[in-house]
Parts: sequence; structure tokens; C-alpha cells
Amino acid sequence: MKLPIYGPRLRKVARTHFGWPSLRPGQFRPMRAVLRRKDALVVLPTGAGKSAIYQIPAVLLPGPTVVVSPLLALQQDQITALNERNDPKIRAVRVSSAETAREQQEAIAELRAGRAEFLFITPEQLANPERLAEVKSLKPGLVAIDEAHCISAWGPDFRPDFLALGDMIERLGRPPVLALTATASPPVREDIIARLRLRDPEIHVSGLDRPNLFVEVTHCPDEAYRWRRLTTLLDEGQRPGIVYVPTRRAAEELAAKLTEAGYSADYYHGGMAGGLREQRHEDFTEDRVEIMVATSAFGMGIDKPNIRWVAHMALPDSPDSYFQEIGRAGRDGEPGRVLLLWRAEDEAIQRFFNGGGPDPDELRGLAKALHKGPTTKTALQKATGLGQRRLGQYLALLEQVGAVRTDKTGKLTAPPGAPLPAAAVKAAIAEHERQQAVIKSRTDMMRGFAESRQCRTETLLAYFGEEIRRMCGHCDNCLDGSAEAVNAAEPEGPFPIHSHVRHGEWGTGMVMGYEEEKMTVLFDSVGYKTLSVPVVVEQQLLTAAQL
DNA sequence: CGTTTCGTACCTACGTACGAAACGGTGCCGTAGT
Repeated sequence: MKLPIYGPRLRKVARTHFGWPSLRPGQFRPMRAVLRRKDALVVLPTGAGKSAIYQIPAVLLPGPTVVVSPLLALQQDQITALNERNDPKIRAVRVSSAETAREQQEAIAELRAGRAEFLFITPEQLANPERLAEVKSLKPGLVAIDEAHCISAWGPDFRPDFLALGDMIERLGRPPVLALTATASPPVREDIIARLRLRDPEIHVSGLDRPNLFVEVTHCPDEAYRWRRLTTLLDEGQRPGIVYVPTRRAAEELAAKLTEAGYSADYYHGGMAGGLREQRHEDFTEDRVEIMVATSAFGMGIDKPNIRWVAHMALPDSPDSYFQEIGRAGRDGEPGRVLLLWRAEDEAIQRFFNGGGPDPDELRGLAKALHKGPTTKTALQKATGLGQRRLGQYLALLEQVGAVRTDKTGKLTAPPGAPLPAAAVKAAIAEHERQQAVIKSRTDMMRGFAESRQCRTETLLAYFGEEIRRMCGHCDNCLDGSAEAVNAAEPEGPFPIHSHVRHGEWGTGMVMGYEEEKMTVLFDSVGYKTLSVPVVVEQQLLTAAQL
């Protein structure tokens, strides 16, 4: 069999249709996977040309490309960029709540006639069976899932339709799937693969170390100290930058305080009116505002190359979020600073956000209602009196334990062989507890990162399952020598990094790294755990495990 | 879970002390009402 040579064809498409003179190393291999119609998961920093990985092969593959993307604003930017080329081969259209019924029909017609290649859509749209049938009839040749970490981050309790994407893709006729994200730690990768039901995917991870970023962490005993450290950073005069705060109110108050102190600052959060959000975003990208104080809402879609620093005024919920947020600094390759100002109290709000457990009675009511035959979410909401959000969360849990399924018509029903309500409730609560354990382990790792005296990059990359050969030299601990001291004192661990181990209570896991007398293991059932190496050795807590 | 805010008790009728209660992120979508 003669293997096709893709390189020249890909480069030609890049040049003629997109006007890109060359391709970057991290882009080429995943593109090849897509052309061979293999599923792939690509973890590549924003700004490294992630979109090109689906856009270029899309031109070469038959059929339109469905791009599932979480935010309408993000979709709009990408559509604008594609349509600026004025090339029918790469024309993009969208179907969303922002289009009228007539515009939606026109978009579908363009795709059907081959006058457009890309359909941008949200999971919520695809959750509508009629919409899904319509998209299926277009015979898409590729499905790209942009910002795929949202499946893991938002699916379980915020936007449950993300969890059904695997199912939806199968109903679309199961074209090859390409999942793209800038950050995904090993458990998040596994979650993406499982939820999307990727088939033997190629996994491409690159560019996690960001040598131009100086990483610094400071413990703050009180708010006054935190403020002083922030203004010290600001007084160094680098512009522009982002300050992340945990709440909307903090965003507004800090922006006001900074303005009063004479800085050019404004705020951004999800509670603002749509138009104002757009305005603020633009003010920042066009350098009319130098300092943006924001909640995590200010994130995806910010592709500004010259952000010089990112400061955190609280511990983020996980290293995943932290990495994503600091990654916005220094995209142009010029030096950037990232500063985490943390207090132990910061963890409280994360615990609150992680929310309470499911109510067994409510769950049981829902499980019972599902046994009464196929129904819709709206009907279930009426029958059980549950809010939309809580209902979605419960359904996701019940789905996870096989107590509910979406049938061909898009209705929800207990599948044949589904557990009875009592058993389903028990299993769902257990599943929720497992998820909570993983979430908590991430918060613990974030705290561990903040407290660590080891090289920051080494610690972060270990979390993401990567090793660096030597200390990074661009973090506070490397600079003041504490990383070196820790490194020299570091004992050889009893199990190799990345090897599989088994724990009596927690089951199987993977060794992520060693730090001083402690080791970090990522367990399948409980997430990240830090263990004392002497105790592990003495009490034989771990054994080597085969996969 | 911790912080902030509010109300009440106390009784140097102003201000403090204390306890209860409220608040806290991320965004699709469709529909009601101007």
C-alpha cells in the first residue's frame, strides 16, 4: 500500500486558502491524523495555531466540518477571521440563538450547496433532535471540538449538554473527531476521551513549558499585604495585564480602588450586560484599558499577544485553571510575569463553588419519573419540581451510572436493564462522591503548588504528566536557590515517575512526581494524593501495578 | 467555608458586641413583554 504524502498538500492549502506561509511543528502531526480519519486529542497552547489543525484538513476532506465551540463570542471571532478571506472553500456559518430562524435555514442551505465549509455550533443546539437530524443530513466529514476541556470543566454541573457530545457525534454518523484544548491534565484528557467516546485517539501534547514567563507565588497573611504586592507589580510599569479575582464584587471593587489610586483599570465579569462585556473586551484588546480586573469569565477567546503579566488575587480552583489563565501572558514570546498572591482563606470559596451533594430524595423522585417511560427535560422539570440546573446535574449523574439514556428521538428514558431507583440513587451518589474527590484533589494540588519550594515549572508540569530535565530557571524558587536545595535533597523515589501503582484503599494510580519526602500519585478513583515516601516504604502502602 | 452585612441588645442614647443571615463562577437557550 502506498502511503500518501500529506505535507506538501497541507502546506499548499495553508498558503492558498488561508495565506499562512508555513506550518508549525506542533500542527503537522495532528493534521496528518485527521487526514487519515483518525480521532485525535490535541493539547497545544493558545496562539500556537490550534484552529489550523482542523481548518486545513477540512478543506481536503469531503463534506462540511462541524465545529463545536462553547462561546458565541468566540465563534463569532473565528467566523469573522475565516470569512475575511472571501473564499467559499473556507466559508463559515453559524446556527445559534443569535440567528433568526430564517438565517439558520440559509446557513444550512449554504452548507448543503457546498457554498460553506464550516458550521459553528454549540452542544445545546445539537441537543435538539431536529437540529441534530438537520446537521446529520449534511454528511459532515469531520467534527472539531474546540476548547474541549469544557466537557470536563462545565459538563457535570454547568452545561450538561457537553456530556452528551459523544452520543450526539454518533448520531451524526460518527465522522472522525478532533478534540482541541490549551490545557488538559491527565485526568481531564481521560475524561474528554471517555465522554466524547474517541476511538483509539492519537494524543498530541506540546508546548507546556513557557520559558518567557517568570512564575512567582507569594503567601499573603492579609488583604493589605496582598494589595501592596499587587501595586508593587503594577508600579514596575509593564502594561497591559490581567488581575484575576474570585468574585464579581471583588472585580468591581478592586477596579474602583485601582482607579482611585491612579491606575488605568476596569473590570469584567459574567454578570455584566452583553454589550458592555463586548465593549470592555475591546477596550482591553485595543489597549484603551491597561489593567483588567476580572473573574474567570475573562478568558477563552482572549488572544492578545502583548499581555505582560497576569496576577491572581486568590488561589484558583485547580492547576488546570491556573495554567490556562497564566498562559494568556506573553503570547508574543516577549517576557511576561505571573504572580499568584494567595491566602489560606481563599480555599473556602472554592469549596462553596464545588457545591453540596445531591439530595437522595430528589434523586429518587427523578429516577422514578424516568421509569414511567420516555420524556423530556421540560416534562421532568414539571414532574419533579427541580430547577433546570439541578435537573441537568442529576441527569448527568444518572446517565453516568446507566440509569438514563437519550433515545433516538431525543427523549430521556431508563434503558432496558437500568438499575431500579433505589440502586440508581446509591450509585449516583457514589459517582458524585468520586467526582468530588477528584475536584478536591485538584484544589489540594493548587495549594500544594503555592506552598512548594520546588521549581514551579517542574511542579506544574508534573501535574500535567510532563517532566522537565532540569530546573526551569524562570521561577521564584529557582531564582532564590530554594529549588536547588530541594532538588539536591530529593531522594530517589521507590517507584519510577509515570509508573502504575496500587493502593489498598484507593486502587490503581500513576506516580506523578516526588518532592522532598512526599510523592504525588494520581488515583483513578480519588484524584491526586500526596503521600509521605517514608511511610509508603515502611508500611508498603503501594505496590507496582500492571496496566 | 469564610467574610460581610445587618439587626438587636445593651443602656455611658453613642457606639460596641454579638449572633443570624446573606452571599459567593463559568453561558447556552427560549420566551415574555416592550
